[in-house]
Amino acid sequence: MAEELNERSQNILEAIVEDYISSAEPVGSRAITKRHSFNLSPASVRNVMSDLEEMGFLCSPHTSAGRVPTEKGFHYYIDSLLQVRDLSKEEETRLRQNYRFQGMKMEDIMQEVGRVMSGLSNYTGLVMAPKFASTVFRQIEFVRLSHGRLLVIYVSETGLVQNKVIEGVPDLSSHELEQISNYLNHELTGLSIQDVREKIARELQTERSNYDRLQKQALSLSSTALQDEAGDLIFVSGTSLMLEQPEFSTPDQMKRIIKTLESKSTLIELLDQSQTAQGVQIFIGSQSQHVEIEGCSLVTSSFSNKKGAIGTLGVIGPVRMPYSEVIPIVDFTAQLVSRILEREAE
Amino acid sequence: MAEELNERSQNILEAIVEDYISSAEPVGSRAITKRHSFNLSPASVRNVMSDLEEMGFLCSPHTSAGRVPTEKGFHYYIDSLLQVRDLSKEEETRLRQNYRFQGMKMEDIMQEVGRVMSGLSNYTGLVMAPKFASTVFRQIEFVRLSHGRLLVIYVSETGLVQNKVIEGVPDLSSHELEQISNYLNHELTGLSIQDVREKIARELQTERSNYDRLQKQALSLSSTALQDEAGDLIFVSGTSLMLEQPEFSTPDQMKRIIKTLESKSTLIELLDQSQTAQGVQIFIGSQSQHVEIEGCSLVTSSFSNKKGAIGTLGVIGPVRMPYSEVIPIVDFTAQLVSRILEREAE
DNA sequence: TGTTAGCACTCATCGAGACAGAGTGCTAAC
DNA sequence: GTTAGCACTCTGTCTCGATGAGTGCTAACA
Repeated sequence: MAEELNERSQNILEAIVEDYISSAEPVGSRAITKRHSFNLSPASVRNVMSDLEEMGFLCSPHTSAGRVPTEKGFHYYIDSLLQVRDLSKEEETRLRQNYRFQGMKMEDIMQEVGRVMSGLSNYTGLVMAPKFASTVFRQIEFVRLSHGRLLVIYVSETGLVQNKVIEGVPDLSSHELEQISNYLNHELTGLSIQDVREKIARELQTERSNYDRLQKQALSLSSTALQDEAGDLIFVSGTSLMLEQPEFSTPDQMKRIIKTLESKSTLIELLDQSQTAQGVQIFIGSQSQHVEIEGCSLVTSSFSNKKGAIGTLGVIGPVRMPYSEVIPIVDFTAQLVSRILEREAE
Repeated sequence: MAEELNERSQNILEAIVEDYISSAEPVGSRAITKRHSFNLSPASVRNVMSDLEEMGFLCSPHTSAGRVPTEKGFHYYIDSLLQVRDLSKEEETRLRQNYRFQGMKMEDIMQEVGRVMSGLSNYTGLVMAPKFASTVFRQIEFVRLSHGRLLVIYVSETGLVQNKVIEGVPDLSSHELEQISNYLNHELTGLSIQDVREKIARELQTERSNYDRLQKQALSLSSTALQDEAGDLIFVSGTSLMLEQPEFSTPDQMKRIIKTLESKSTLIELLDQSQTAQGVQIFIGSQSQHVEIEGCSLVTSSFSNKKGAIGTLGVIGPVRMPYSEVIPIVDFTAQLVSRILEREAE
């Protein structure tokens, strides 16, 4: 990937990528010389293009079509040629105005973030809410349902609300439940779920005799309640925008894309991958092992509050994507969401 | 619609509809005589088909194709010819085994019901959870978020959990909040949201002087919390199954369908319509005013518990649908969900 | 040596025409 | 009332040739 290109080759590669991004069609030597004013003839451009093809940056669908950037070509473009300008103050304001989070709960915010990001970029928006396990305990409440069934409501520092039904618990009075939740809220506030689990496991093991029945009950209940990972919360918005892309215009491709976006498991894996890194990340097509998203590119960024509850958001679209526009949108949105989470956490 | 058909015409119409359901292609006179053993020649069948076409039950895409049932034809088939056998005990058991609701909360159950129903029928499943306003109050809890922001958690009799953030409320201590929720839970349990709203409005108006500050606070808070309709909860499963249908095989049709299923507003209207009726309902294509679902058929049924929280579920697919299989699935599922809601309610 | 004009070549796309196949409608016979 | 026979219609597919865009190569030029 560290291959050197002279300036002319770079310029031409850049021109080809950009023309291809806006047209979605193979670009020929003549088109290049027309649209960009290099002082070169088509023939010279052809020579360069031929070199670029040999190096694997371009390929031609067939002899008499123009050239199309390969994934390697896109990579080079993104790594070395792309200039992402920051958003101007006005643009930022404009973007910010699209978001209205007044009085929204976590899920709604995530959903809304996806919708707006999708609308701004014109690509399909993905948002993965912070994982349950990565959240910080704020509060737990119990609600009695029918006999032996209990609804547990768990609120994280960031305002993420999880509820879960647990069955086969001994019947407890409202008063007892209240005591239990008071006890737990007092003991656990501020700990990460990871810590909470460890703490509970530890205390349950020691079985200190000075615990009263209710305390034991409380520990056992919370253990059950926080036990297994709640399913990943992932929000996909603007699915149909994918279908507008010329690269996914055949019925078969449409089916493939829709199925992929529908099942979500692939998306979760992809978003998980980019979770660790800082700032905007770009995954191009087959770079990942997922065949399902062949021809797709993912622009993502993670968000978090200071306490580290991490989620990931981004957009997915064809490899041929106007990165210079999409990247700032994703970047800004991630920062914005981080700030909102901070605010939620006080 | 009350047109009379003699027995032969009925038999032939039935044969055509059923052949068309399984093949998705225009059916010709010869095919009919081959597959079903009427003692008739193709020519005779042709005469009947010609009559049926004149009456509007059939139409031919062009002169030299077979006949396709019109929507009117399907209507007649469903109203007069279709025999829906009940599920056998074994089939019921088999269906029931697909459902595992242990330890699931309301949303998950709805989601899961949709998934299973979609899987069983091989069509896209739709589930609309009972509307917030139609639920019965069981419990309300408050959680303090950052300064001036409050998370309200509301649980209905059926275990449906709604949460909502309200802003700009005076800062109250945990203790005060507890008192408030105790007060509200005591006052409101068992009332429908409709009743709750009215009651609160009434009490707020009278402003009885013997109310203390907290009680007023409680009323005002709950008023805000229960104020506006929470968005309809609708679950769509198996979207991509739609794309497998030959009637939606062109890119344009695919886009149309996906957009319709994505936006959900059309679906909500459709499901709302069928909410009132008892038992399984069938909407055929342009019967409704929604152009978006041209060529689609909807098989729905409502579910409810004794207290009347009503939701609707069903499947959507092409008009050419094996109703005799789909109807029992939808019917059974609706009954099953009703029973689960009863159980939740104790 | 790098650049360019010229030209032959390749290949996808499009429309016209031919053809096979399926199915109908009509007529005449049973 | 039913049916066999036959002409007719229409679609889908295939082939063929024309078109045009774009390339690669070669030879001339600065």
